Amino acid sequence: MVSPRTIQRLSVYGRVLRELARDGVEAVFSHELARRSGATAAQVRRDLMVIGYSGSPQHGYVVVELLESVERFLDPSGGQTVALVGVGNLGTALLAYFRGRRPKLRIAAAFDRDPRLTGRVLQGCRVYGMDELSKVALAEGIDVGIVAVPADQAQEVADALVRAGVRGLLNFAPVSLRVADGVHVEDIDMATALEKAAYFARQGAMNEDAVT
Amino acid sequence: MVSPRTIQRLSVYGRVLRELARDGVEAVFSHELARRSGATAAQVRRDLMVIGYSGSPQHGYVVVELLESVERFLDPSGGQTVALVGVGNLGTALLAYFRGRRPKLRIAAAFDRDPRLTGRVLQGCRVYGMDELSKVALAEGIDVGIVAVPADQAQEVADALVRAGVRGLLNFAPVSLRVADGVHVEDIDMATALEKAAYFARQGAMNEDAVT
DNA sequence: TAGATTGTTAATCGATTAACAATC
DNA sequence: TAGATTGTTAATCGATTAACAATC
Repeated sequence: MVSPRTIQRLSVYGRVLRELARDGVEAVFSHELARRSGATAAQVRRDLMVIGYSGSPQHGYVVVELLESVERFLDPSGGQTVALVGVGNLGTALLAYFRGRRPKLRIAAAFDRDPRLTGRVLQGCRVYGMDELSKVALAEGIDVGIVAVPADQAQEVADALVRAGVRGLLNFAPVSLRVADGVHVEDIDMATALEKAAYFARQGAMNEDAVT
Repeated sequence: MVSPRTIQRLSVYGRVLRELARDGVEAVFSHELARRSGATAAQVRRDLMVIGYSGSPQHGYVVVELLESVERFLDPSGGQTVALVGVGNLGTALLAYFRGRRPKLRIAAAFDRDPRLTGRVLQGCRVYGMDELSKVALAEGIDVGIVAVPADQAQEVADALVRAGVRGLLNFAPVSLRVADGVHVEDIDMATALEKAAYFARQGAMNEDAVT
């Protein structure tokens, strides 16, 4: 089993490698990939060892080949689809943010309990009522859910998503979700992140990047 | 120096304690605070030891007193103000999200390079042009900045914020920002977080919450 | 070759967990 | 008291860093 931190870094390497490939860069050394990823060269070497990709001391790593290896490791063979629940300010921003970003990991459907939103198409994504969740999740083969509702609705939304077969959650609500074993929750707590930034702003020193 | 993880957990304890206080709960035991915070009871006990607050084996921790201790530790004496740069979909959602949430840590000004936005007031927050950043930052006493611009503008925005005196950044752009020593960067990489959730959704097991 | 970089193991570091006497 | 919980130290765990022979 590969550690969550390695998975996270691999995801970032993927993003950087896509940028390098787009710019026509053929090869990178570990220190350059590290610099652009916010990692260390030693971490890059160890992580790439884990996914079984080899570079050469002379040229480093071949960008397109390494990118292929990273994506083969991280991405599903056939692509994964995501459901967004909560089409408020944040939800709409997320639809715009993720739109077209990764074809193999796209938001296939949005859900909201507000009947004025259901049936509409926002950022190219159709909005359904909460009662359609199971049906649409099955039809679209959804296995990841984004929780973008207020804190007091987050747990019931998470429960509904898990019932609909979702096994990975990206949670923006400031609550600790209780989920069954085997369901992964990735929390993005923006209020806490801001408070951390504020705390360390006062402390001055200690310039460390967050883990997510 | 207190570790970043402890700071993060203290921030979450603060949120939970505010909820408990609102609900009229007088005291909590470490395991209950842990459960609602996504931490362990041992972590709670160690963290509270760090900030120097004591409970009693009979009643646990007195909610309002503990909350006061946590806030005294985390919050600035006089309050801190935040600048938001980038008033697109995400920036607007952030203004709504943080509006009125923490009076002592409020977004005091927003900035955007789009002249159609400058001068407007969104979510109770005035939008300025980028050229006004230094002036407004000084006037408002801003020491934290939120970077909510596209990746290709993030570094220059970060540079401008640091030049304006900011010492803590909350960065939503998927790039590794280079900043001077003493400037803290807190990254929120939503694309990577979603990719992690998707990866672990496939792996099934390993139900761990993210660190932020 | 000479020299920088790689793959890989060992050493270090820090955080979490376990444990337990002290407390009410 | 009896029993659960606290404050605090020691043991465990895992990740990062350092190191270095092998490579091109």
